[in-house]
Amino acid sequence: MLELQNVRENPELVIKGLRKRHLDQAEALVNQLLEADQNRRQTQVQLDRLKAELNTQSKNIGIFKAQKQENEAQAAIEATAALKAQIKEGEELLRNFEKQVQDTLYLLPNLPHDQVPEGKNAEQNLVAYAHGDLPQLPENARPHWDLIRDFDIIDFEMGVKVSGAGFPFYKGAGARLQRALISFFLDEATKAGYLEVIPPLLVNADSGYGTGQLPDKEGQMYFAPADDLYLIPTAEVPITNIFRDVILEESDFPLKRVGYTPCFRREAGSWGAEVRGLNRLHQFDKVEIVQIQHPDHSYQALEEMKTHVQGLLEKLGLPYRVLKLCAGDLGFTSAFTYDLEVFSGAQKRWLEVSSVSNFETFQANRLKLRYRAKDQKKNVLAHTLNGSALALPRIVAALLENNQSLDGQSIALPSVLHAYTGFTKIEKKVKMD
RNA sequence: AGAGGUGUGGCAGAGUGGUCGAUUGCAUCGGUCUUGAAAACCGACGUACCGCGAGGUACCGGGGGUUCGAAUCCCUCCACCUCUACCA
Repeated sequence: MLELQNVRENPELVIKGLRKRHLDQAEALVNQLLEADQNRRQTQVQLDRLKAELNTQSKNIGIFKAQKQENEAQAAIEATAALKAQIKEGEELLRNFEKQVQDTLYLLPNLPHDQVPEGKNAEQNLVAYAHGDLPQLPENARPHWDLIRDFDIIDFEMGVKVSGAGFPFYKGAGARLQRALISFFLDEATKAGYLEVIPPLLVNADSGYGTGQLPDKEGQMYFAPADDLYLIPTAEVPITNIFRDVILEESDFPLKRVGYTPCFRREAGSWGAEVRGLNRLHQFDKVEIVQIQHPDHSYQALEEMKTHVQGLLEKLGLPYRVLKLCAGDLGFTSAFTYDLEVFSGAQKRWLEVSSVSNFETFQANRLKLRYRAKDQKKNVLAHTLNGSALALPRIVAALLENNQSLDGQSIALPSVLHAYTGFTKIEKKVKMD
């Protein structure tokens, strides 16, 4: 959520930022917000005055009563009736204006950082860096959805039977590979100074609002109505919300957390030919890194997080590229995002496996996550960042496709995983179920 | 899940309808004293909104209500504790 004070003081900058995102009604929304804010403040001044008056009266009544001046007390009590009516009216008005402010504020996405490239949509994202040669696979190289069936390591039909489309079973070497990747990612993050946490997988609405999934993406999360809880779409939600309503000391920075969780996404309306196999799932595994940072150091932290993710991809031997998202493709809450994509050789496609973002104060504002600044009177909003390190399914897709042997009998695994899997390649075996 | 209890500022812990945003202790930060430190003493010490300012308003787990006035009374939800039941 944008800082109201900033919108009030720099409306033209805010409009400029929103325009960069190609938000159509940028100016209208900002004006609507400022008007509601103006009304709200005016109403509050009047209301506060009325309340002050009533407080004074009440105190006087107390004093009359203490002095046994019953007649005076009674008269004063009767005199408050009109005041009370006015206050009730004012409160109603104030609530309305507050809601207008709040509702409008919820509609406004974060402002893009100056360095975010111009652009309207995903096609205009900037390739900032590329690493590794694209694999030269023979014409008959198989896409991962065929490989997982041949090697019997991931079973979609079994998942359909038990849950539905997009909820696969991982089996045997496939399950083991999954577990190996999770451990590898967690260990690497721990080495980089992140504290590992295992968070809850269901969160309340306050947490959803805190990190910005609500109200923006209400329909994208699974919801358990009996208990009013949402299944997390990413570990970002529970991990960042640890710091909701927290006031830090400057010496607490940086706070670095890592967590592995399954992620649940309804992905309503986003299914098509592009999303075969592991490319898009309702439930998938992800290791997420989160940092809470001092505003002066958050962009340095963003680079550090991006570099960390690059390191993982390099150790896995996957060709990848780094995209700077253009303003139009930036997520609702983000001020700056790097997407990392790996090349999946048989599909011949780039697959997004990580998104590393700086939210600046956008989440912190909703979270009320602040720190005591030594040189300032007021407490200051911290910056929040997070990144996937990494999301598993597409990594698995790329590993399988890029490392399949020419004879189709095995799939080699990168050496960093051997200690975790206990085997160096996946081989065709006796069918198991 | 049933019965009972509890929920106050960083922590501990008063306050049960009236000048209470809240006594006090500890912690923290300034100062005095000291060669330095400790001790002692003095002072400061929650958050947010509004206001140029003096200052005002709101917040005692969340929400609602009663009242001229609520930390205090009522309703409701939530969390924690104890006992009982159940369970990985």
